[in-house]
Amino acid sequence: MSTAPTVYDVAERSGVSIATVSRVYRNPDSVRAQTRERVLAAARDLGYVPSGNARGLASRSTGVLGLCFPDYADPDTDAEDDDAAMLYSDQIIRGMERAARRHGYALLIAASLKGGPESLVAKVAGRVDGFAVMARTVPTEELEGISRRRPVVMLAGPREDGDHLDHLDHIEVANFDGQRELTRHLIEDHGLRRLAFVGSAEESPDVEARFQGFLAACRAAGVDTPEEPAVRAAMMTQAEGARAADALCDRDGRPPQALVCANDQMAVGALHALERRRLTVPDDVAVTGFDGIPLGRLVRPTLTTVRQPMLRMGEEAVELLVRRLSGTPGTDPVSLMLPVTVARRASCGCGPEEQTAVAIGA
Amino acid sequence: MSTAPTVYDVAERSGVSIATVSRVYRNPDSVRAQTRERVLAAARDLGYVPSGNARGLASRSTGVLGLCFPDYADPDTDAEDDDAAMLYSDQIIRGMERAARRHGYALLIAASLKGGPESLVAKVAGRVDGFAVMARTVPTEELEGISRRRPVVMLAGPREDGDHLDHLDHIEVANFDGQRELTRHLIEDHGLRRLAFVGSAEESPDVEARFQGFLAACRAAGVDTPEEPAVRAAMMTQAEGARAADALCDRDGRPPQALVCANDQMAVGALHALERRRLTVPDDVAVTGFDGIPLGRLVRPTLTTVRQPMLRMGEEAVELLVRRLSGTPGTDPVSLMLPVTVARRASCGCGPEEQTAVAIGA
DNA sequence: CAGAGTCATGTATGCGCTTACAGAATGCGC
DNA sequence: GCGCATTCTGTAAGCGCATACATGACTCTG
Repeated sequence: MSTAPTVYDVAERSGVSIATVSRVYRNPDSVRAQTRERVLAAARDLGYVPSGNARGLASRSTGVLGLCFPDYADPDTDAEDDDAAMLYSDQIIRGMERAARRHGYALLIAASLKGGPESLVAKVAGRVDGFAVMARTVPTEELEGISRRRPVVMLAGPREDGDHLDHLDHIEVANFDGQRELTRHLIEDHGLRRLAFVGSAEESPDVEARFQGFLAACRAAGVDTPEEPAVRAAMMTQAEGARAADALCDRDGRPPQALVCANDQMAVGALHALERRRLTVPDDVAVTGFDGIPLGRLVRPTLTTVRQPMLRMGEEAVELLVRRLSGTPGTDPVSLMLPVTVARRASCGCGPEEQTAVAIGA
Repeated sequence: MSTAPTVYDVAERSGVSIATVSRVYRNPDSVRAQTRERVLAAARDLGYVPSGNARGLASRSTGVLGLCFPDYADPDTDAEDDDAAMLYSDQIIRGMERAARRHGYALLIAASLKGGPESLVAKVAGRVDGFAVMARTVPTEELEGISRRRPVVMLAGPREDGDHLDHLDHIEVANFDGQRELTRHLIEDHGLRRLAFVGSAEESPDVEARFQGFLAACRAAGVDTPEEPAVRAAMMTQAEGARAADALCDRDGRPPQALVCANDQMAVGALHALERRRLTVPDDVAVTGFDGIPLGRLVRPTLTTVRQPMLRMGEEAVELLVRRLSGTPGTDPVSLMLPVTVARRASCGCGPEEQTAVAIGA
């Protein structure tokens, strides 16, 4: 690799000044065609590539947007669960990459594994013009400081952290509305009344919002429900979903009429557990998920769920960042709520084919 | 956002020199604890984040690795096919991100849509210490120039481009060996002799290698086969796979005994087409794929295929780059061949459960 | 208590590029 | 051929940080 050639090398080789070399790249039309060709030829000969760092330094902008996301890679998670969990991030990455590209930005991604040693934000924040952070990968406090200096948008998080309402831009999905509508459907359209919500042990504002939506629908329909999820799974995986289903079946001697799972992974796990117990879905027990992962369409019975627009979330994040970057700085924090769709499929009793996809929220 | 604070601001506010501020971040132990705290406090107050650009410029390294990949997003592709195609890139991205993180790097990703206007490589190359390129996203010529100055590794590509053997590092998978072994299995273990290979219309060295492996197995077994794929699908999608299967069934009045598809997508499409024709797989026609996408385990019959280690490919790419970055510069180009596994499932006649997974290739 | 040795901090320079500004070259009308 | 408007190109000053080197404050030894 030796030491890479610089503008100086190219300038010398083509007999011009470094300013002209720079102009050839920044603003080709401002250089006489003949000169330009000489410069480009020299650059080609030398294998010259402009240093993004120097460029960024001089023009105080990087042309890069960032994304911090959690890495769920757990040694004790089986590969399949891991795959599905990552699908979530993958979609956001793809959405962001496409939108970023449209606007001429590249995308820098960095995952934090839980309790990583040094702050990855600092690393990312310093090299990008703005970035998105998936909820709970970075302490809110740290973000607030940074967000004073460059655009930050939080994905899928809550605005309030305890009693403190943060000042970040947010993009979230209609967790509450989606889960409420799905629950309403189970109660009113399928006549189910003994519903059990499978939540998660770890603090998750998304899951909490879903549970509240579940509760709201129950209350609205006069269905009696405890103020707590029936089960809090240790992790939101298929294995834990299966365990939760087993626990619920054993608990009262008979299973509930519906298992309302906080995500698709657990719902699929529940499906398997119920099958092992020779219970039929949806006749004996209805099962629903949340997320809309592809797997949900492939399992039998097909999984009724609430689809999240993850790709769009990534795109919206970029749009928001770009707007912030080009615009009026003093604007108030924005909070975007993306609509979800309830996909009624077989596992709630709606038949093998997808019946209806109702857009909800926002 | 106003203008971001710099070392100078932090230095002034904490009453030290900029060198000390710098040291607090680069080498905390070299600063007295008390001073360090003062500096950090000032930084916190100001919302200071070190500029990655300046840092990179001064230390001539960015701490970032890059990946250029193709974006298959076609308006005329349905979302499902698109999903699966991207899985390929997603896996590589994940593999690279993890390995990069282990080594303290972040990952910069940029997709090229076919015939994008300006060179995305230049954009990426200038901001990273080294990068990987998925085959056919960037002209080889351009890469060779750049690779003189920083490490570049080509993923899944061929070493030769026409008659010109390039000088880049390569990582590929055992396309030839994998397809040969799978074909051998069909011929010898299942006794099939009329095999049709479904390839692709566009130039793809991977598909070509697979076809050659297919041919080699046929020849070795004395099976008579044309020197060309039976079909060249316009795109490697489910829809095209279905179309290919239909074409082959109609062509000679009777279907071949086996459809050997160049990827899983097309194989799944073929499965659907055959089902519509009331042909049973594998009894009437065997079908095989290549890639090992998750969908292959979910379709019925489950798909016999050759699994590619995409995640590992991403990891190996990073390892290779890191080695180049830290090591002896003058080394010859490396070419890594990753082994694949033949997953024998139901669609070739091996029964519903996965029978054996045979590792093939170096 | 002088001199050597440590440790903490400051000074000064350069990383490779962009970009005002100034200066040279070219074209035009007369 | 001259003066002036237009290009085109060069000069020079940073951008924010890392780091070699110099300096100053102490501690320790004899």
